[in-house]
Amino acid sequence: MKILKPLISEFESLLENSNIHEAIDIKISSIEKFDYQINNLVKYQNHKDIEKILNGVEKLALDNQIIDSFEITEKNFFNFTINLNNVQDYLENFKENIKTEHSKKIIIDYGGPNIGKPLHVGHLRSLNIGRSLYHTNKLIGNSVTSDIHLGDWGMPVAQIIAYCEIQNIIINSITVDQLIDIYPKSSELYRSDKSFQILAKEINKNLNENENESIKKWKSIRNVSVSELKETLSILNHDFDLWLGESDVNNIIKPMIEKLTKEKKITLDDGALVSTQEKEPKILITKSDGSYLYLTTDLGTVLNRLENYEHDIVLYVVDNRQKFHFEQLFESIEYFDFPEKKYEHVGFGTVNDEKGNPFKTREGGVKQLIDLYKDTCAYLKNINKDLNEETIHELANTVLTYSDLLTNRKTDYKFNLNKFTNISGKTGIYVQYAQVRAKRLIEKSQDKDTNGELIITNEEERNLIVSLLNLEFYINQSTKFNEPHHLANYLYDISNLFNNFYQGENILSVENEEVKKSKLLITKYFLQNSNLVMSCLGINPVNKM
RNA sequence: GCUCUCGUAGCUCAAAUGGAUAGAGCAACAGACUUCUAAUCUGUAGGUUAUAGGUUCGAGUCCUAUCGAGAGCGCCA
Repeated sequence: MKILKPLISEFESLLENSNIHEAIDIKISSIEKFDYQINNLVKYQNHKDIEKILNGVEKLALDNQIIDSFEITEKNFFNFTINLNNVQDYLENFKENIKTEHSKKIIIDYGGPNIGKPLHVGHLRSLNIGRSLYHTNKLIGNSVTSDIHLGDWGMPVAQIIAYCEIQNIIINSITVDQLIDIYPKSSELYRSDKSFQILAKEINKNLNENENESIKKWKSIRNVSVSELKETLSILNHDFDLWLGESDVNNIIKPMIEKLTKEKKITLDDGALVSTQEKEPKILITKSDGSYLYLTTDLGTVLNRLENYEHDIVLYVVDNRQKFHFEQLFESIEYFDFPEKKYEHVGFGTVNDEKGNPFKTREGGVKQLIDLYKDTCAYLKNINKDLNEETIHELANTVLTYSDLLTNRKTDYKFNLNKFTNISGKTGIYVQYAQVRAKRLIEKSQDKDTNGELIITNEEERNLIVSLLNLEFYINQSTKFNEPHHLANYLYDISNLFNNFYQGENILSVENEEVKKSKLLITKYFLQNSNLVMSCLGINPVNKM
């Protein structure tokens, strides 16, 4: 944390004097009595200079303005509390203080939804995690480009077109509902019917080769599907800088393959092209009929981005089951000598129902996201009938976002609407409620002059302020590991501490003007941080609930 | 069969990616509204971190084995 940086350098140079070169790490204290701890000294219990170092630490701690009280334990844990007289500037300029020193350019690839198929609960996590990483990175000063990266190419689309052909369905007037109906039928037919398989493969090959008639049909399907998708996503408060997809790199692939063949990076194997890298299993680049695979288009996409979008990092927000694919992709990028960027698979577990099975509706189909949204709206309306549509809309999206981001992305989790919208508990409703209280309090105070001074009068205030200081740490955790759940949990913590503070005393009836002002200031800082975290999570704060 | 991931309170999940006495929420029980929004707050109870070894000053986290669950494994994306 920036506010503790001077302390870190003092500590480090003290250790340098004894020839110990290591980065000092300040952690949030695990002991209630203290705010922070430094554990670096523990492993030097038997160091020859340990007495000298400890004396130096003691002197340093006594002189340092940011340290209020401290102790060095038997095992050499260094614990301290922070002096809150020196933190007001830091809180005032929070947005500036959390800016990163080295701004990066990041592309977020959502491994997007397939066209022809409506958004379902399986898409929820990719959308939520991606959006959170997007906003959090932007907040700290990275430049971020989001690409929905539609699944608009390959066999699934070819199957739809083939199905329409044999059923005489006129594609240029096709509707979304028809597509929803056709999608499962065509893939079922593909599995069971040999002649249909041949037809679909032929159409896929035609698409790869830009054959006019197939492309025209594909375009109609894509247009209908994308406009529906855009509408649903906008209801769910999602948008993207780029609406590219697998189809956009079709023309890049042919020259790519020619070049790789010439360089002997790929070779024929049973009629298909495989990477010449020694791997088991071998990495398949194209099918034996020459048409393209998932990996082919993803490689093409890498080249497209290198050519057209300046970037340092690409994050693929795609579920864990595709881990193997990304291992192959990243290995191939290296083996093929594509320019080096940082590539990372931000994987996540599946969303299951209460029994731990993949989320499904009673009919057996996967539950559509738009229906989930509507269910949530209805649930909220039932709890409070006075809310307007806009508030219901934002709260529903809060519920669907917050509960999703609360758990570590790596593990599967069980989805339960009742749990998420529970009146009490660690929910999106709770964090919204806390900031609504803060907002109303400031409105009611009619105190336009916010230039008060921070006066800490009790433990609740102290706990809240110290916790507010720690936002920088949690932002750091979330961006470093691409894990939004750190921020989601933190938002609950500060909301709980605020409720504690709020509930403890009637602030507007405090008689001492200075103290009252300070309490409103604390409320203001809470509101600031709460809303910052909400923006990181992709949640819009409501004004009333 | 091979590879990978996971196993933490009755349930759902955290735990600073090796630090001290493993924390939250739900459910349960006991309390707090003449008070700025009680969609709130406080307290109690709940654990041999699947099991057995090992590395380390220090292990839920790293290593090995066993048991259990899930996922992936060249012409789907």
